[in-house]
Amino acid sequence: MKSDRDRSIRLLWEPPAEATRGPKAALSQARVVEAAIKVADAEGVDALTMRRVAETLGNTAMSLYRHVPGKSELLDLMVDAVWAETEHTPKGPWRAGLEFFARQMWAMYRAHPWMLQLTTSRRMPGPHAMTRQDAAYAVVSELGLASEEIVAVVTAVAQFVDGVGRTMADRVQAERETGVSEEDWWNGREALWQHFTPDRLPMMTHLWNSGGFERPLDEFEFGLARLLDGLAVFIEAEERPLVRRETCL
Amino acid sequence: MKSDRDRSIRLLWEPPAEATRGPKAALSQARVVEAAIKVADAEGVDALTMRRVAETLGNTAMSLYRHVPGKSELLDLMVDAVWAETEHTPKGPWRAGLEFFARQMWAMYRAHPWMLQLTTSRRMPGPHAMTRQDAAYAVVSELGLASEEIVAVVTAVAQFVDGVGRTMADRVQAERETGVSEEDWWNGREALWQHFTPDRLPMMTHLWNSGGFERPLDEFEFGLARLLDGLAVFIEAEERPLVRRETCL
DNA sequence: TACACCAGGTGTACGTTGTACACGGTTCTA
DNA sequence: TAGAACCGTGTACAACGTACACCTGGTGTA
Repeated sequence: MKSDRDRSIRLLWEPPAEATRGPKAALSQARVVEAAIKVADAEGVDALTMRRVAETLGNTAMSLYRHVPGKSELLDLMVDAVWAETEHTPKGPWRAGLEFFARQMWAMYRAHPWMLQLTTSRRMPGPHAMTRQDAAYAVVSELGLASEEIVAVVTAVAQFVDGVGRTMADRVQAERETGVSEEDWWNGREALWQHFTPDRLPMMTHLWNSGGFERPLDEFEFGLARLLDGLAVFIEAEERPLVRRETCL
Repeated sequence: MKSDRDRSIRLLWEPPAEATRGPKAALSQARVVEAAIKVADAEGVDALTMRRVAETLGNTAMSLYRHVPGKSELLDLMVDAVWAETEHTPKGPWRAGLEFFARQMWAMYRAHPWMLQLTTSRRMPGPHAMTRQDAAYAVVSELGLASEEIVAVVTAVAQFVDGVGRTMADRVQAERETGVSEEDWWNGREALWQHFTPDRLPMMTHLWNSGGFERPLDEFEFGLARLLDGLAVFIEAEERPLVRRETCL
């Protein structure tokens, strides 16, 4: 239990020691992680099984366990490897910097939607993810905000991108599973629309009839602009009320 | 495949027909759903297996299949049942109304964190969830916004609550799994903190030393206030640029 | 140079999951 | 009263992560 976590930390933060004895390794931790990422990219998170990853490498499932303690740790390594892919430091004034940070996260999630579908409960923080987060803090560090406020601002942006990304990722997966695009799916559901009567759902039918769902606004662009506007109001305010977390969770 | 979806829709939108023949049913769809919700509330989403639900009802796993087509559909029913628990219509001017909407969702997610952990990919929309969404649209329908804008505003709020809720839900699950609270966990990780050196993560160490992580701001309250501020800027603006979605997903 | 050691990879096996299928008992309808 | 419709059970299977025992091949030390 305890050593479990410590081992995961070492796994992520310390480079794997290379063996001097034994046969030359065909596999390596990096190769396993790389193969797993490829599988997840191409076939989705459901196809990400140890057997499938091993198969793409031409080995058996158990061979992976020589290079990775278990599936959970493999997921940790995959996530941090993706965070490492784009290691640019946002620059500029706070708003441009946060926007850059958000767009980079967004691009990352679009390239690897499975990242948001892994159970994130107590996922181990890796060095590359932390580095990116550190850079984001730096962007808002010169505004005279209190420490808690700096953390809150960056958290808000990151959480926003996570939220939009997750619905995007779910859509991707749904399309892969069913083979039906989002639009076709909604259109094809007469069985569903017949229940959307004006007396039951007046606004939804009205919005539907006036085309509100046909050409939706870009959720990422819309939400990001609103959020940054709201943060601007906060940052430029004379007084900032602080609401601390009271409940435990 | 096709009938699969149509059947799910009927399942959610049409009340289950009651049988006239056969022995009196000890179980019912409502009882199964209720029991499943109790299991998820008490033991988390991982414990939500067909066998476990049946056990709490004093039956075998297969008995559930008389009342529910499968696990996926059971999840759909659980989610909509929770949406039905609080069926109040938000009132007031747009800002108060949206805030009410957000707080109701937040309360719902706090009571049933598992809702956000279910794979939401193409989860079937149920009548109660739709009714609540319709009410939210109504709140912002009198502001002279275009249809797409109304949809975007409500989506932004709902997505925000989803995002904050999901991280909350992950924390709850992690504490259940490991038996260690979030705070204890971070504090106990010398193995982790030893890697947080000022040269590697200058901002994080600085924020840590100045207490930025000790008493974090309430993520829900902070984010909601910022988002509503940003939406106010948008709603009260003379001109509103529209960025439509261009990419497919 | 001999050999003990150790790491890489394989094959087998187990417990857990959702659920297909066949069966036996129960109650209303024709 | 015969039969149809329905309820719940028991058994079984495929897929999953992974523990374990086992060979194999290369290197450091004797």
